Amino acid sequence: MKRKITLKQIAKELDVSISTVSKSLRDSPEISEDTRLKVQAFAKLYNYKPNNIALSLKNRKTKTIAIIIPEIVHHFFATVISGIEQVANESGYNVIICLSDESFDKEVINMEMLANGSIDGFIMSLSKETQNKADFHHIIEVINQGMPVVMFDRVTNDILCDKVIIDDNRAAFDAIQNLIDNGFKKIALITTVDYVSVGKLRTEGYLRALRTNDVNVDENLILRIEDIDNCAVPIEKFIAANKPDAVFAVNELFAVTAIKGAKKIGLNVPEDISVIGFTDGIISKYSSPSITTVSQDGIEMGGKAAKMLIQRLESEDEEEEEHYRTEVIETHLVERESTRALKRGSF
Amino acid sequence: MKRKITLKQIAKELDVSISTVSKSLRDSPEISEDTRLKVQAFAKLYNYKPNNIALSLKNRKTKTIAIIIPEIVHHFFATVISGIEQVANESGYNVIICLSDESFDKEVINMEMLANGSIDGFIMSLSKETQNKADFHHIIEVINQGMPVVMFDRVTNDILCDKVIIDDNRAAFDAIQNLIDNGFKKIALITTVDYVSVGKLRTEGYLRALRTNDVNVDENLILRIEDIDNCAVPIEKFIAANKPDAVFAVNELFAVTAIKGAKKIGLNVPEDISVIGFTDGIISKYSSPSITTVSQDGIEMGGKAAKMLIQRLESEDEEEEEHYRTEVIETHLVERESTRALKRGSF
DNA sequence: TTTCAACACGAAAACGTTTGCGCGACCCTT
DNA sequence: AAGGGTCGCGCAAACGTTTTCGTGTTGAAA
Repeated sequence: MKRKITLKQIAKELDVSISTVSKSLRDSPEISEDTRLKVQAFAKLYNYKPNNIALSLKNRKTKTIAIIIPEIVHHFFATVISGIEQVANESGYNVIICLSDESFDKEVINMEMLANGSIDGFIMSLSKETQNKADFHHIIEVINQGMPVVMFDRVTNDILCDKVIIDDNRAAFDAIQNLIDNGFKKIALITTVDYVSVGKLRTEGYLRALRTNDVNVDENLILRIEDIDNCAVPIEKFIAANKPDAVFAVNELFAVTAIKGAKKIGLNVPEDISVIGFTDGIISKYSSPSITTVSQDGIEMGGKAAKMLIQRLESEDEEEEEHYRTEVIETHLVERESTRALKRGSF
Repeated sequence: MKRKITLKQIAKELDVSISTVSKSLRDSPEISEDTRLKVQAFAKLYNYKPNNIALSLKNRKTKTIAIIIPEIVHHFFATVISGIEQVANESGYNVIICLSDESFDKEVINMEMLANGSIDGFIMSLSKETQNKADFHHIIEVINQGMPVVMFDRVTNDILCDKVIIDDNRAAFDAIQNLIDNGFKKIALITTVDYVSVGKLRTEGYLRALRTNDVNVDENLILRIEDIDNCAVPIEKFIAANKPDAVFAVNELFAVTAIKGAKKIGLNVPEDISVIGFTDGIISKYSSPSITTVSQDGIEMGGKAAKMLIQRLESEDEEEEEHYRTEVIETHLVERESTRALKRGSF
């Protein structure tokens, strides 16, 4: 129950001043070797470690960065965190995590709470509600206070800051192009409602690929899921009604649910129907059949985001460059068992 | 680029003292209504928020708790975090997350770094390496400094602190008992090496169930996986060699891999072989067939852990009770498609 | 012996709060 | 008019650091 020892206590114990203790521990040449060694020995004995809070207050730096994400029980976000944590730790930064639970209010509250000195910068992905409301005042506020923000995955053009994204539109385009090249004609799309930015972009990529190849867009072949938790029934009905020969799903969950639905109505994957998903996570890997998917490397994404943030934090003082960058992470198609006759893709 | 405004700046601007500003904002009766309202208006205008770091230093409390877990790209740990975060936020606490990557050194470094004032308490699950070395000095150190620690899931008896666990032994016992009750004779076990505490306990439960039912323990029917990343081949060989009629796997990954392996050698699940897993995560739910599994509620576990920690933090000053508790979270069997003829369990 | 540098250390400010206490001004009572 | 009480506010300490600037002592040079 002994509290951690402080400079003051050491000073008192050794009958010197606080500054002498501090200088001794930092190997200042001002202090005689005698005193220095004595102090260092004593400090070591009592396992002295400087108090981080006091340091933060003095330096106006906390060496902590905050991550705000919609949810954590989600393989992709978990990998991003892992990537961030890794490079942050290498640079001596801690990572604090807040979940917005897809709620605008929680996002705002968390940001305001942390912005008051607790952290040096944010890495975030927007909640659905925030994207829907398109209200970003809390983020703008923070940026105006001089706190750097890096956005990833679910970003918005309405905010000027560093971003790291994948080219969702292109990734979807390439996936569809690949299906077309392999002779699939009736390619269905299972996507989210449009205010989820990544869903929208992937949908656009799908549409663009069809148009580019002069394939008619059949609205019946597009299913937009609102309630992600109850998607099994609509997906099954959708497949039964339209009998597509290929399905492109904008996430893992839709993909695996499509496969289950297809099986249920007697269709074999990939013999009768091919399925491509998005996000190479646990599900795609361990599903039977395993799922061909557009892979987005969360570790890399998180790592890049952290690098950008830390770079801005450390350079901030010297160069006051307001030049924001947007990094695009490469995606690639991971071919597994859920697609038939898929030739090597071009990406 | 304007920094956040401070009491001092407000004071200067309004030509009063810092204390007057502080007291006004805290609605102190010492201050006249005139001044009070004036200050409050000004503060609101400039969006004043007290600096958390300064408060932490003054109060010697950070209102932040740290979670240290082996990895985050793991559904169970992710759910635990989610549970912790939820109740922590309700009580106004932030959550800081560190990953040990199953490494003893990283665990030590993270704890030491955070123990210097950055946080108020720990919630942690031991890394494999730490369990293997059985070196807990870093944790003991922290506890001796009066910082509360709550351990969950992977715990150790060598440390006195609050804990929240599931009764792994009993959960495994019940699962096996259930298989036995349903007529399975040749029940295989796929487990981890013994120094992983939960693996060990689940193995013991398996053994106990067999012995209790006078079933001979056949060491050939027990597979201990060391390298979790390359378990597919050994598991497939194991099943091919022993042809069990049921498999109990101590985690999701082993379970799904067993199913894939069984399929590969021409066995149908559950017709030819039944599989029960442990941990009700994404994989079990979306695998085909979906996997019958012992469910451990990570959200509840995290929530309980956070409650215990916060309670200790808030009561610490008054009652100095050194009475540590160990909470046991109930498990139950989630029956899905990977088991045949399984009667309703008794738990 | 005086003067001056070098040396070794301490005092104090600063980071941004909160809070106990002191103090001046005013008003009311006798 | 003098005393006492209340009101409104400021001073200063405290949390634990780091760092600048001063200061006293010593030794050597003049």
